[in-house]
Amino acid sequence: MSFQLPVQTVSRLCLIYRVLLGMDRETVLSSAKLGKLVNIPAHTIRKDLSVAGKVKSSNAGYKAGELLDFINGLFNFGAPLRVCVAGIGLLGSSFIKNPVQEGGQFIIVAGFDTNINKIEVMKSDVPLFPAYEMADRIREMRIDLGIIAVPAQAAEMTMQRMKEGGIKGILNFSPAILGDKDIAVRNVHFAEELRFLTAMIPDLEKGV
Amino acid sequence: MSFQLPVQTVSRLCLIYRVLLGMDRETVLSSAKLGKLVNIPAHTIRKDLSVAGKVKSSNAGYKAGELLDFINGLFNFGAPLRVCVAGIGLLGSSFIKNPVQEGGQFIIVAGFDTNINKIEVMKSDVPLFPAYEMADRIREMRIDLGIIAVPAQAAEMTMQRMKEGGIKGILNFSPAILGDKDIAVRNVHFAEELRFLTAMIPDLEKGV
DNA sequence: CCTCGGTTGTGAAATTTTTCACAAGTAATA
DNA sequence: TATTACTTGTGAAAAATTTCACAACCGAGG
Repeated sequence: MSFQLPVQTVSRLCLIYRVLLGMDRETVLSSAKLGKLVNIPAHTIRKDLSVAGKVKSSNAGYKAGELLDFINGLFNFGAPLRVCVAGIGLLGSSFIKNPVQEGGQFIIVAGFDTNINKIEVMKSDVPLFPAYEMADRIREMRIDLGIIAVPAQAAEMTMQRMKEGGIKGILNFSPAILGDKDIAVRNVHFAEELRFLTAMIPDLEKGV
Repeated sequence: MSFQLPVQTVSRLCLIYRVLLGMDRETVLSSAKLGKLVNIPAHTIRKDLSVAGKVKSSNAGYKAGELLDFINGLFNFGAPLRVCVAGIGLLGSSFIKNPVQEGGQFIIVAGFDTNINKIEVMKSDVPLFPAYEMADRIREMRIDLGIIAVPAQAAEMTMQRMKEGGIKGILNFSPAILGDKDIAVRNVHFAEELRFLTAMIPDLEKGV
């Protein structure tokens, strides 16, 4: 369960989980084949699985389905989670309009925005609410996770509202850097991904 | 320069760079204050700066502007880079419509899509081209970086086209996992960020 | 039943990364 | 100039993570 697996191991297992989702359960994969698919050395994969527990295998490798169930059991990925989105801009509405298809693991159940007009005008299957109702709605709808897609200056307050509603984890796409000791927060920033990328390219000659 | 700084250090320096960008150059920051802003322990920041080189400081800390210049010099973040976007869906067009404002570091100069209709209908300041022209356009426009926002099945081919055009780095938002030995590739997957988040929450009780 | 060609699982070594502790520096103030 | 109250920078210790190497396992085919 959660006897503190190394963070990197968790991250790799998530990656593996993803490719397994899109694969026939009967497929048999060696650690080497799997490694090619996710760009991870075979021995690292074996070590990860070894540290995480005991997974069934044969002399040909692992069955996709069994591996999937194993990771599933580890993190309980099977159970669906309720997710809300704060900020109905271009990015926020992209989550609402094309909900993530990950074996139904995540269900977007509500959207919030300070702009009442937007809420009324936008048509969506997902119910939309004004931002000030956030804490209450999160509580009454028993929402587990929040996606923040608001401008930087509103990010901190949005997080507070989500916390107040009792949310367990936040994925923050705003430019603000959020963090909290009580709940899990993950910051994702596009420009920064680009920047990190360029920092990793050794001989990038920059033109105009 | 690029005498292989630890990956994590690079990542943290990018984060620091981000907060510095939105700050008065004259602000003086101690490693502790800076640490609070980015959720990194003070000693880690000092160590990072120390392995990266020699940055000016006083008994009160670092001047934002000088720190910025230092990181800048390290990775040459000052020079603008030309970026293109493949796939003009909801996500792709969000890059084209609200270009990242990061001190003009990234300039979106072209968009590509297989759907010719979309290209003709959509109005945008950024020129849009059919996907099959990708390699040629990238070459002639001297584009440095590519953002992939196409469906999974088109991702691999898109990467090949970008490589063919001579691109240096790719930020991949498609569900496919891309990797290449010649160019830098970074995969970003929203559902997976959510999944990782939940995996890190120890006592997440999952309801319906 | 033995061997061959493949695989996993894992202790131990190697490496990387973080943390710690503290000498040394600096400005301000008396 | 001496003192105080901050700071940085960094070698060395500690911890975390990855890599390695190889015993053990498995199934198929003589």
